Amino acid sequence: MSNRILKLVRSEELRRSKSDRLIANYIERNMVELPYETARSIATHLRISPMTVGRYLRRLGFDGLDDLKNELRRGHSNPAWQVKGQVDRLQQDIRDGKLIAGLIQEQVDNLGQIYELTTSPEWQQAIDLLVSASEVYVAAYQNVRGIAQYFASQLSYTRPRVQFVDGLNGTYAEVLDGSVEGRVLFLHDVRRFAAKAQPLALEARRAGVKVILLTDEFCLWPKEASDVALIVPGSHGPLWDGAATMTAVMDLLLSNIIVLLGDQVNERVELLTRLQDTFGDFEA
Amino acid sequence: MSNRILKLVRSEELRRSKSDRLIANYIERNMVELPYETARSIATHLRISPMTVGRYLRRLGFDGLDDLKNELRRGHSNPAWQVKGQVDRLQQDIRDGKLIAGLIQEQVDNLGQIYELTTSPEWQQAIDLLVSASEVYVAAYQNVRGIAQYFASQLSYTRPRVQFVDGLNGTYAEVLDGSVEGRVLFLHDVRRFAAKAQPLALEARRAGVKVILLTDEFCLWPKEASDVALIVPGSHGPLWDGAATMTAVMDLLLSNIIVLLGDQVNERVELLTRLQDTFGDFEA
DNA sequence: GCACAAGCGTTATATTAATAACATTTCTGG
DNA sequence: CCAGAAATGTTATTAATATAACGCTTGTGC
Repeated sequence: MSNRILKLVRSEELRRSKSDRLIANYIERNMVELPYETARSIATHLRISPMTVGRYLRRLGFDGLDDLKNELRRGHSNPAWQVKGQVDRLQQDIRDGKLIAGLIQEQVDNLGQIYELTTSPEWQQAIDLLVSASEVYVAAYQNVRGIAQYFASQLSYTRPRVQFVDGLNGTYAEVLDGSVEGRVLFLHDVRRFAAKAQPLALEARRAGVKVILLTDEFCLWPKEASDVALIVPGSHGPLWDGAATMTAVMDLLLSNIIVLLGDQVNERVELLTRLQDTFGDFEA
Repeated sequence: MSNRILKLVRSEELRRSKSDRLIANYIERNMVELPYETARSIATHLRISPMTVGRYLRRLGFDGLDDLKNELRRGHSNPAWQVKGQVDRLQQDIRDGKLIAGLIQEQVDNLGQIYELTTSPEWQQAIDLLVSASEVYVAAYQNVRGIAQYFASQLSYTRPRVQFVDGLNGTYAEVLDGSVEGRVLFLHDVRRFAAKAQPLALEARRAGVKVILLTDEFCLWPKEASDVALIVPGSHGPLWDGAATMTAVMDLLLSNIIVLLGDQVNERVELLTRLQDTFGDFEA
């Protein structure tokens, strides 16, 4: 069982030194990619020497990384839990008018409409702003708040100075105090619009902050309150909230930014990943 | 994507000679173990020469087995942006406008796979648990945390006693204290798995809490740590790490629950809406 | 603050993998 | 059966990985 490896790696006795913890943590969190790694590649990630990795593995009781891989291989021998997809049956069932299939169809249609959005000038403007901004603030309320947080979290992998703002203190001073040029506010608001959203957007513009608004077709104030409005046509029936569509739009934005920034992103990701590896060992 | 490898290996043009077919078959049937193999090990298995394997791979368009492994790896845990050469190609494609359309197509394919998931027994079990539970706790970490919060927020529209847990105090007492029967923990964890997730799941089960685990196909411990495992395949598509797919799954879960509960949900939604109006965070 | 020990990095070396160049076998059409 | 071609195997070379041996750094007990 690969579980034995996890147990070993987690055992306190074998986490004595700093690099012990680094390596243990790295192994634990990158179990899936381990087969592709070498002692050297792990060492490089963690900015330590391959030798240290080898020594650690030996203390775990393995004769080198290959030996560990062998055990991994046996443990991984039968992944019975893979769900095999067959779109054909999906299409058949949609014709039969089954409920879930219908919902998925709706989702698929929505995703098609996203494509239109990505070809619009607003899309480009949004990308440009997100890339060139000195600071990016992300805001959203109520039920889509979590999704916007996800966006902020992912965006911060691509560029520095990204922050989610919740305005808990009621002032939004961090966004509105005008202390930094070139700020951008990314505001996500849908359906039952939050009362706070429009005022925030207006104030932001007044303070010289560019506003990108990600919303749906029912927003009544996209132009007044934003510099760039991304309006996602979605189905807002009683059953379907369309958050998946919004997430898809965000993923596309991120992909686009990644492509634009290219190697810069790679560097930043490696930096953040190393930080994760470094700080990860305190919580395990 | 690893899908591309399968397509290549199956294409008739590249199955001309006897060893072509041998190797193609071997790769196709041993996809999972491929990361552990070398050109030599494959050759030995098939009683042919390593050279032949190398040549075949080159004709497939790979620069040796390591190159193929790299692509496999990306199919596994793909931050598509980790590979520098690929970024350049992406930049080219996006100028041509091919990329976005292709990405969306891929995403659509993923949604097809979701459908497969909804027909599985695990899906029904998950729905049953979420409906019949006395209390539902939702947990997730790092970048998917926000998404899980969204799920918790939406789920609380369909049924009472839903809570997001962040374990900030380090005990998770609210979930684990055994004070209430029939609790359910909905745990969402993907990609770079959080160190805290598995221990939480194990503890929860020990405390008599049923665990629903929403994860991707690379989770190494779905069975030990959950009563019901919802494994979403291909969630590591070209659009970042596929949060959109996960959100879609959540939306589907919610839809399904709403359908099951019917009028009960309507009542609850009306109640919550009235509360919202009272406290005034929403517009119109 | 000193001496000793444990941990870590560096260099050199053995082992292994992949491939180019050449030799041999197998296949194909007549 | 016999060329010529295609496919495969063999050998030698190159690149890369892992580790042993040694030396430096950091930590620890007195």
